Amino acid sequence: MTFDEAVYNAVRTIPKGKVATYGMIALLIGRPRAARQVGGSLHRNPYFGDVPCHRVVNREGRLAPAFAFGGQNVQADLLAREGVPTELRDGLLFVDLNEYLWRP
DNA sequence: TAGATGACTAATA
DNA sequence: CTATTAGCCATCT
Repeated sequence: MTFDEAVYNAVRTIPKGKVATYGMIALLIGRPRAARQVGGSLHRNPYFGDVPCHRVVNREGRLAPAFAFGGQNVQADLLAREGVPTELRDGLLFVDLNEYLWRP
């Protein structure tokens, strides 16, 4: 089990219509302090259609920079299709964590 | 092998 | 309130 595999596995468990934070994923894979590497793994290996990396946001509910997804419009569309509205503020996409944060 | 890097977070100033 | 500093730890150079 590599770090990357653990990350992808955890991200796949995020239910449709919800989002999770990097810190939460790190905790799920047994590396509570490796939130950065969670993002790093997704950055290196974004298997679109397999790992829903658009459901992973930072602690503020802000999504990753647009370039990481090939365009923020793509990302916003993916979330919108799952029933997760995004708020565009100052060029950055935000999700309402109080409503859409995944709570196991 | 060592040092720099970053899709993060929390704690200070 | 915003801005800066400091830990974090798997990759990359």
